Amino acid sequence: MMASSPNLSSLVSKLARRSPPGTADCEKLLGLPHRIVELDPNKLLVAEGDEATHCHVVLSGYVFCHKVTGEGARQIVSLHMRGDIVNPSDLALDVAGYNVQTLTRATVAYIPRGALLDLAWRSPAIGAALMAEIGVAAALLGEWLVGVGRRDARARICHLMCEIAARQQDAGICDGPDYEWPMTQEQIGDATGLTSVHVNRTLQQLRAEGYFRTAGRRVTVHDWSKLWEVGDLGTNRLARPMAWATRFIREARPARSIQAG
Amino acid sequence: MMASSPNLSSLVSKLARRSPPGTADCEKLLGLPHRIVELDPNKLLVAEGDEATHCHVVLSGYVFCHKVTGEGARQIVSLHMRGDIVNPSDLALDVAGYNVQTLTRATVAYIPRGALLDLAWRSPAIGAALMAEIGVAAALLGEWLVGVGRRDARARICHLMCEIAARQQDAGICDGPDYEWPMTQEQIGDATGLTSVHVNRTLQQLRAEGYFRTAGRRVTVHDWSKLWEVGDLGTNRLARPMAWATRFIREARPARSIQAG
DNA sequence: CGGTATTTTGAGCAGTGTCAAAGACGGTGG
DNA sequence: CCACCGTCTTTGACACTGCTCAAAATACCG
Repeated sequence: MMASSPNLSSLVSKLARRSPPGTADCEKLLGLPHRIVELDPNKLLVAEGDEATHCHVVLSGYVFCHKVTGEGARQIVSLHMRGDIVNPSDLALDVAGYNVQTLTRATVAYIPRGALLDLAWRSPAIGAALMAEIGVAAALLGEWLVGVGRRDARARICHLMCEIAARQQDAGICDGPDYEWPMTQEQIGDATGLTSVHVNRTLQQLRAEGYFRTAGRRVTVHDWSKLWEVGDLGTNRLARPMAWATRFIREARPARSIQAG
Repeated sequence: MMASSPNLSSLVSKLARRSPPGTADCEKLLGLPHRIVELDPNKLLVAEGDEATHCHVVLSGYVFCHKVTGEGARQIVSLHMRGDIVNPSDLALDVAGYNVQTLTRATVAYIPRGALLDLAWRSPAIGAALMAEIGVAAALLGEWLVGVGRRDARARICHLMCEIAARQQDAGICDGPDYEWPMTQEQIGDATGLTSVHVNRTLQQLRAEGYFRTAGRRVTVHDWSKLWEVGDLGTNRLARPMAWATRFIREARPARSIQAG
C-alpha cells in the first residue's frame, strides 16, 4: 500500500542504513524542497545531455538509466527502486550522462540538485551517507560490467535476478522467495547485453532446470543457493560492504530449506 | 622526466580542472599526509575485500582495477593515470571492491582515506571537485558497460584507444597523434571483454585499414575522426561535461588534417 | 472483444572463443 | 655485441554461443 501522503521518508531510511544520521539530519532531509510526481510506465524523465537541475528519488515503482549507441542498440546501466537516488554518482555533474526512464508506473521526488548537495556539505553524516550511496551504486555498476564482459548468458541473468531480489529485500519491498521482476525480456536483454530472443531461451532453460518459476512479472525462486551460484554471486560479493548482501544470505537459507525440505 | 621530488601537485591540478580551488585549498591538498611509493609493473596494491585504509593517487605510470569471476576470467573495470584518484567512487566504502594493480612501473601516493574525506567536508571547493571526479569516473565506467554490452570488437577497441588518448591529453601526458598505450593485448582483452586472440586479429584489421600504426607500446593515429567514429564516441560524448572530450576534438582536427593533407 | 505488446519458435549465420604452436620482441648477463 | 629466455604477438583450424529475421502463439488492456 502506498503511503497516504508520499514524502522523502524512504530516502531517509535508505541513507540511514549506510550511516545513521541524527534526528536533526532526518528533519533536514525531510525538509528538502521537492516536488512529487506520479509517472506512467516508459516515461522519459531525463535525456542524455540534458542540463541536470534536479536529482530524482524513487518513492515507488521502478526507474532505469540507459544509453543508446550510434547503431541504435540500447544498454541499461542501472535500475532503481524505492528509496534510491537515481544515479547518485552523477550528483555533481551538470549534464545528464544517461537517459532516465520509468520501467513501471512510479512515484518520483524531484529535488533541486543544489539543495541536496548543500545539505551534504553542511551535515557530515548526510554527506557520508550520500558518499556511501554513491559507492554502492558504483560497485553495482562495476559488477554489471564484469558480468557483461566475462560471464555467459545464464550467469548474467541469474545475477540480475539475485541482485533485484536482494535489493528489494533491502528496500523492504519483498520478503521471501516470491518477488517482482518488473522487466520485459527485451529490457532484461538490454540490461544484460543480450538479445531478447536469447534471454527467452535462456530463461526457458533455467526454468526447466527448476531454479524458479515465473508468472506474469513475478518470480518464485525454488533454489536460491543454486541461483546464487550460477549467477556467480560467490565469495567476492559476501565480502562487500553491502548490508543487503549478507542480509540476503540470511534470508536465502531458510527459503531454500523450506523448498528443499 | 620525473619530478625531482614527487608530490601531490598532479592531484591538485586535476581537481583544479573540475572546480578551481582557492590557493588555501591547494595548500591543504598538498599538505595532506601521504606516503609516496615507487612500484614495479604488475604489482598488486589492493586486493578485493581488503579493508580500505588509504586512497591512492597516481603520480606517474598507470594503474588499473579489475575483478575475477568464479570461472577465473578477469575483467578490467578502470584505468588510471597521472593525477587520478584510483577508484574515487569507493572513497566512502570500508572494503575494497576491486583488485588494484600497477600496469606499468608507477609512482603512487597513499593518502589516509579519512584525511582526504575530512578535507572534503571542510572545504566545499575540494568536496565539489572530488564529487566531480567521482562523477566523471562513474561516467567512464558506464561508457565501458555500454561498449562491452552493445558494441562489437572494433568499436570497443577504437573507443578504448580514443579514451586513453583523450585522458592522456587531459593529464598533460601526451600531445599530438602519437601516444602511449601501455597495455598488452591480453590486458586490452580483459578491459574490453574480448579474448587476446580476437584483440590481435581486430587490431591487425584496423591497422590494415589505415587507422593507426603501433610500435611497441606506442600508437600513432592516422585518422582521429575515423577512429572516433568507429569507436562510437559520437554525438553523445560531445555533450558531456568532460573537459577532455571537447579539448580532444580541438586537438584531433589538426592532427587529422596534417595526416590527410 | 479487438488491438497491441510480449513471449515463443525455427532455421541459419556471424562474431568470438578455444586450443595449440610458431614467431617476434625486449631485456639480461656474459 | 651476442646468445638466451621469458613475455608478447601472430597464425591456423574449428567449435560454439549468441545474433538475425520472421512468423506464430499468447497475454494484457481498455
